Amino acid sequence: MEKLPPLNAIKAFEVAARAGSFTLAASELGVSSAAVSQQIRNLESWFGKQLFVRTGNRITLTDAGHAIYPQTARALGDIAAIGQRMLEGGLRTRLVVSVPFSLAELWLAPRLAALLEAFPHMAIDVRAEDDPIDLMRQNVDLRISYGDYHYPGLRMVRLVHDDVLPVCAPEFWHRHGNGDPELTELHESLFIHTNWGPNYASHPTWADWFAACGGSRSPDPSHGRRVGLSSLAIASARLGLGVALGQRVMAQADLEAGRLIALSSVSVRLGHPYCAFMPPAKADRADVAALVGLLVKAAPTT
Amino acid sequence: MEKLPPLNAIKAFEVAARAGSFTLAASELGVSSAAVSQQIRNLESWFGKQLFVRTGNRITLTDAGHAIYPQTARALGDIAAIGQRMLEGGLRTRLVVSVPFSLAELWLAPRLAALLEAFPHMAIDVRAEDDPIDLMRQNVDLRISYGDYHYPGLRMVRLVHDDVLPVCAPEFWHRHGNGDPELTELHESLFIHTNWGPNYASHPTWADWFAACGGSRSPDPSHGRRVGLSSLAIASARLGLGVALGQRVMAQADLEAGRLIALSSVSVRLGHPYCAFMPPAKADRADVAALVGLLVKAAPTT
DNA sequence: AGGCTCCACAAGTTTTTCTTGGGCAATCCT
DNA sequence: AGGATTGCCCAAGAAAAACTTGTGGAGCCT
Repeated sequence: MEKLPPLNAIKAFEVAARAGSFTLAASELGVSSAAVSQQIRNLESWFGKQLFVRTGNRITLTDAGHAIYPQTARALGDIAAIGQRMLEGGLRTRLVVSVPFSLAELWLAPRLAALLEAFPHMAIDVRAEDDPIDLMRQNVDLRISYGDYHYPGLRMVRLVHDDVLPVCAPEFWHRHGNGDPELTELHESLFIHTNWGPNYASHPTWADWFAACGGSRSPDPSHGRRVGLSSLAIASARLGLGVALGQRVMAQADLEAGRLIALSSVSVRLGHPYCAFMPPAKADRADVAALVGLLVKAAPTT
Repeated sequence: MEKLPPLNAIKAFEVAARAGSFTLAASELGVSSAAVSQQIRNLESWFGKQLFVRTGNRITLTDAGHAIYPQTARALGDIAAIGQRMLEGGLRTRLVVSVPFSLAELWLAPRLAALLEAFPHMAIDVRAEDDPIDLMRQNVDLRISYGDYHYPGLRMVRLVHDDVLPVCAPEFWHRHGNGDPELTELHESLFIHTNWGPNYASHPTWADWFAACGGSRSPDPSHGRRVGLSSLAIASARLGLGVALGQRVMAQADLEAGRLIALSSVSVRLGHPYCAFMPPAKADRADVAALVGLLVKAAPTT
């Protein structure tokens, strides 16, 4: 671990920033205001940056101070929670599910609806976050992950090996389609590209789809519309922004409802399946097992 | 904030637990092993729990020690990262828009559709990420941010001061409503709570809404359904998982389409408005200005 | 058994944290 | 404008926390 700043000074900073006053901070900390002032100066010296602007008898946070405050508060809050936990020692039975951002709305939410049908009073906590996470540290009962490699040692269940296919809004196609479902003539700017980011380097691109069709077109992402979330690609297509290579699991409901049309039956498989991971000690809990069962059923939702 | 355990002792614990040896920890910390030993005993005394089992000249973590180690490492890692960040300190014509995850699908995508109606061949890059970001380093032309304080010095335009109101699916209401739009009898487990996180401490809760109604109910989040993304709360409500305090800008389309119903006209304003931020040098670009114009128009989309 | 390693303890030393009293600047009130 | 109040700053000293040193005890290896 890298060298830590002086922790006592960090504590003083958090309270002073929250209170907007060294005197109030001193009161909360049970010390004198001069002690708080000294700690802040100590920390500013350590960072080599001003954290507060002093105006006569008032302080205001600098940009730098403002920038680090939320994380500081969070980290110290976490430590306080650790202390609290050690003094109490409780246990809960809430189901904590963690899912990539892109899957949260279009894919997981409908499956949760089915789960809560079966367990109407189940307490549930859904977190949207990207891989990798720490299931133990974050007390997560079940993590849905793209790929099967992030969490060795945990119980794994393969859920679905999704694929992508070109989708767009019916009205968009009516206006821009020109009877060309092979997309050879579509303007470059009308392709919606999903920027998967470094965690998803194996995700298919438009060039992959054209290759799968036996074509050679390779739409240039710098001339198209780019989004940083695969569910946003679906939403954009639905709104007529262009043609997206949409993931089937996310597009399914829209396809069935006619909000989106698939332009081709040719699809490209994703590089990896989606898998569910569980700490072994939790995998046989009734709620966890029930959710896994529903996730494994790859049947389309309504 | 609750009382913090002795922070220097927390630091010693983290290193000792990682190293599995007070002597190695001492070496890393640059102190004597007896100093580490004392800090650990200090912390054990504070917690009233053993953190290490001492076996002759060896130490092993207790269950309690094991349970708190991951979070401790994370919190201290976060603080170290803050320090790192403070010690550190980078042309195109593509429009790069950065937006909080929660706004991406339900709010921004429809507005982008309108923008691309006016600028059919505009190259656009939409990134979903949470505050704070570095507009300069990430080359972002326009950042939509919750609140008006993250980016002082940048050009700011206030977009919308959203509010939240109770929404749910019509069918859900038919089944669970019992003619009680004031929600005084709704089962605690049927409330959908949004966990805003520390950056959004000013966001309204169910208790705030009941207070605004002149009631005193305060649904306990630990007994309800929790989601970590406000758009996921809307999606969950739409799917009949419960009643959510949904943000009007996100729920609007669903409300108009009848997929959601508002249970009350009482709403609670968010603590802050959504604002658009631009580097001053880019604020007058035609594409940026056009998008801002559309964002300012708070008219509901289709 | 003897040697090595490493944690524990107690007493003393060093460093950090805090207090106190006075100074300075901004704000408020008359 | 002048005075009172409030709150941050500074310097010196006091108190508390953190650390060192030397010795004892226990486990492991040869």
